[in-house]
Amino acid sequence: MDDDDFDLSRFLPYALNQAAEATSAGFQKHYRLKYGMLRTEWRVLFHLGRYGSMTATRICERASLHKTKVSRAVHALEHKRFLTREAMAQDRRHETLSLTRQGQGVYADLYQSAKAYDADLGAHFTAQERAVLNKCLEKIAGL
Amino acid sequence: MDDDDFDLSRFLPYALNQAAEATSAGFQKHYRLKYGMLRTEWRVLFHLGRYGSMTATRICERASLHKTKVSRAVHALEHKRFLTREAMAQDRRHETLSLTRQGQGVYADLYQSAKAYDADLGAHFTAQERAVLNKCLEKIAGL
DNA sequence: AGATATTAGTTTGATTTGTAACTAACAACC
DNA sequence: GGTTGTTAGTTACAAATCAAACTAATATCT
Repeated sequence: MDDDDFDLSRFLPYALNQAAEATSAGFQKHYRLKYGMLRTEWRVLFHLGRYGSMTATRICERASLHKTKVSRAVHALEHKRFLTREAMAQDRRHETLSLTRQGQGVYADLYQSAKAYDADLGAHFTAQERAVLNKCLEKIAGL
Repeated sequence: MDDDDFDLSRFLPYALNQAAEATSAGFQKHYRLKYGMLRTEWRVLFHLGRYGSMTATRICERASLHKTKVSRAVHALEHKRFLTREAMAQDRRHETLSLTRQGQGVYADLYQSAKAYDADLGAHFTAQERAVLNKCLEKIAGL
C-alpha cells in the first residue's frame, strides 16, 4: 500500500488493546492466582467494596458489563462466599448484593495490590502525562 | 474501606480496558459486519497488508499474540481466500504468509476505515494530548 | 549415522464469553 | 381481574479462548 503515515501501533483501538492487555496481565496475578477470580469477578468485587452494596443491574451500568457476565460473576463470588444477596422487600426482582466479612477482607487485600500496582505503573510517567492519560481514557470510555 | 483517593475509573488496567472496549466495539463493525472477520483475523490481515509478507511466528512476536490464536486466524483468512501460505525452501517448517489480490483489496478498504475512524477519535483531543497518549500507550505496551 | 533438543505450527479438551430465549415480579391499562 | 408490557436476573447453546499436548522439520552433539 502506498502511504506510510499510518502505523498500527498508533491506531487507537489497537494501541489501547495492547496497553490494556499488558497491564491486565500484570494485575491478573493478584486476583487469579491468589483467589481464583476472573476479571469480571474482580470488577464486581471491587465495585461492591469500593462503592458499597448495590444491585446487579447497577453494577452493569457502572461497569458497562453485560448482565449475563455480571450474573455469572455474582454466582461465582457467592459460591466463594465473598458476597450475599438479599431480595428487596418492595420489589422482589431486585437483589441487593453485599460483601461478606470475608469478601471485604479480600477486597481490602486486592485494593492494596491495586494501589501498589498502579503506583508502579504511574512511576513511568510524569504527573502531567498521567493527568493527560487519565483524561483521555475517561473521554474515550464515554464515547 | 477508609480512603477515598482511589477511583476505579483511574486504575490503569481498568481504565485502559474500558477505553479499549469502547474503541474496539466501534471499529468492529467495519471488519465484522462487512467481512465476517474476528479481531485476531483483522490484526493478522493488517500486519501483512501494512508490513508485507511474513511468517506466522513473526506476527506472533510483532502483535504479542499467542501462536494458537494466529494459527486459527491464518486458517480463517486462508479459507476466506484473503491469504496464501508457502513453505520456505531452506526450512520447510516456516511458511510465508502473503495476502492474495482479494486480501489486499480488503486490507485497502479496512485501512481507509481505520484511518477515518482514528481521525474521528483523534478529533476529541489536541495534538499535544494525542502525542502524550500515544507515548504513554507505547510505553505501557512495552512493559 | 543415531539420539536428543528446538522450533514452527496444529490439534484437542476445558474454560470463558456472547447471543438470545427464558422465568418471575411488577406495572399499567382497559 | 385479566391482558399486555417492562424490568431483573437466569439459563442454554453456540462461538471463542486458553493451556497443554502433539506433529513434523531441523539442528546439535557424540
